[in-house]
Amino acid sequence: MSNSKQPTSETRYLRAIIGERQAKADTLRNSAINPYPPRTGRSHAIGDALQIFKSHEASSTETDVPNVTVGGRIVALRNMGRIAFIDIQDDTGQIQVLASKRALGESWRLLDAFDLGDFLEASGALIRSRRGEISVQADAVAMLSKALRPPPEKYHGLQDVETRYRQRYLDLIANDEAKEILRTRSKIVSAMRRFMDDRGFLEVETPVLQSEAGGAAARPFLTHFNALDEPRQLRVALELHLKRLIVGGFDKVYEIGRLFRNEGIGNRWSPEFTMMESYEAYTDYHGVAEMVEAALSYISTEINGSTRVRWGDGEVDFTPPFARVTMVDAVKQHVGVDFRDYPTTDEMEGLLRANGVGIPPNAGWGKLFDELVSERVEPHLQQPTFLLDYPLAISPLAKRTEYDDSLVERFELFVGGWELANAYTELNDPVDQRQRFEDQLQLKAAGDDEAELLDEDFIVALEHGMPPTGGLGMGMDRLAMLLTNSQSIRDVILFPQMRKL
RNA sequence: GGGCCCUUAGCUCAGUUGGCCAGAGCAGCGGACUUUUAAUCCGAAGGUCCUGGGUUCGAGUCCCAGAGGGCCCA
Repeated sequence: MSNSKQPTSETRYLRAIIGERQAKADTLRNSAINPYPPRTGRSHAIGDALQIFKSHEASSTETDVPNVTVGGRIVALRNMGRIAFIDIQDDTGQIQVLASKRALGESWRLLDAFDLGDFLEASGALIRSRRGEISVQADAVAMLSKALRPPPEKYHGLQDVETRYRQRYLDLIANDEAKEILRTRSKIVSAMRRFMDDRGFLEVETPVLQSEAGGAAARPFLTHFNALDEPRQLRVALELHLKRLIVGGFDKVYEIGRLFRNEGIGNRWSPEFTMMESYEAYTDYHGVAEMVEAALSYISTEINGSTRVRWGDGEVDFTPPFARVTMVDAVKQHVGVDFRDYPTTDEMEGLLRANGVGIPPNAGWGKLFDELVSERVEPHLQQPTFLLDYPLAISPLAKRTEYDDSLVERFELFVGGWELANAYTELNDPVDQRQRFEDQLQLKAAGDDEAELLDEDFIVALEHGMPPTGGLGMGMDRLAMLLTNSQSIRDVILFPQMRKL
């Protein structure tokens, strides 16, 4: 045990606090009151109760305000001896409970058993206190659930970044912004799903456990299938299974699913993350680009009421159409050369050196090129920009362009200098696809452990014929970061991976 | 992988050139209080100063190693 912040650690003092709270629970039990009752008599969510009271006030009719029974976590408790003000909170809002000895009579003593963090139920009339706070004037209170551990400090909230991620529930209790960001993430995913459904896409679910994780250049997590006594890998992409479904005759499919890439953790990188991938037959990457423009402007408007969103000190504008620039032109613009004049690994390495870009170890031409673009081109792409027509060497699943055999019909969408989406006119020529996989195998043999594997079953599927198809992958975590102005991916992931304590 | 920084009470944080018993606020405990809003007032508690070594008469503080975390860079 090397870290005192271990969530389950119990100092003598914390044990004493827990003991006091347990003693209060026992006091209730001794009075035949269950501190963890199975049901509540709640009549209204707190937000609804507030709404009812406000509209009643606005209408200023003679009718009585209905009595309510509300429940929630105690977030503040101000006891004045014979009257107490208790702020309780549920997911819909916060309301003050006005509890007085006179109104509660015998059960006034019940309040001794309540602490911050407990769940309290209160019944009574909705009123405004003398200071104007909407309150439930309680004629009955009840324990809904006794908390044994104290909540985070009420004024400063929970600041410790590690605890915020390790015990996210405390972050959600203490920090409204954290809760709002994660709620918005959920709305973003739901808006994406609505958009795809409305366009006639079928949502599907494909295997997470695969014999050989393919479809992206990434190292997989490894696991074992006991019943079959076979190794399995966690998927790194959705691509190959979704394209099998296109072969199978589902012309518009999508999946929003968790991918696993055995790589490091950073501000924009999480080893498990959520991707939306879609495949549509009878379209190409231009069609996909238009769909991406429509999707992002729709989702942005649903979430923020505008296609323009705050991002850091600036603004990102998702109003279609987005800028389009070919990779050839972008490299010409920011590096000053036509990268097709550097076709060998040695020449590309020389180009990186000439531009002061570090050389990654064991790098083939593709990895070097990728490094150059990441360093010298992508950071310039702040407003949504489609970067079109990638080198074939780094795109083993995309179809060649008609104007240059060394390029493919592929775009990546960049926003704020990051890759947000990746799309191809899908390669449906099984002979070409086999050759591309074999080229990847050579890279693997040369030491690139992220190179693609040859998926024989997928090629057999292509050999049965796949219509012309446009495919897309979009990182939902990064989209959530952009639309919530979050600078760390962990803020948009409920339970980010952390080292075990 | 490289650099910088952080770790002190349940929570948020102080802690001087190394100095005697390590402090505050919140929460909790005891008491007062019938309209509070971070309630207020009085009182008493609460510590493996991340861990392990070392230097020193003396270490929260200095040195070394380690653990966990954060930020920046590749």
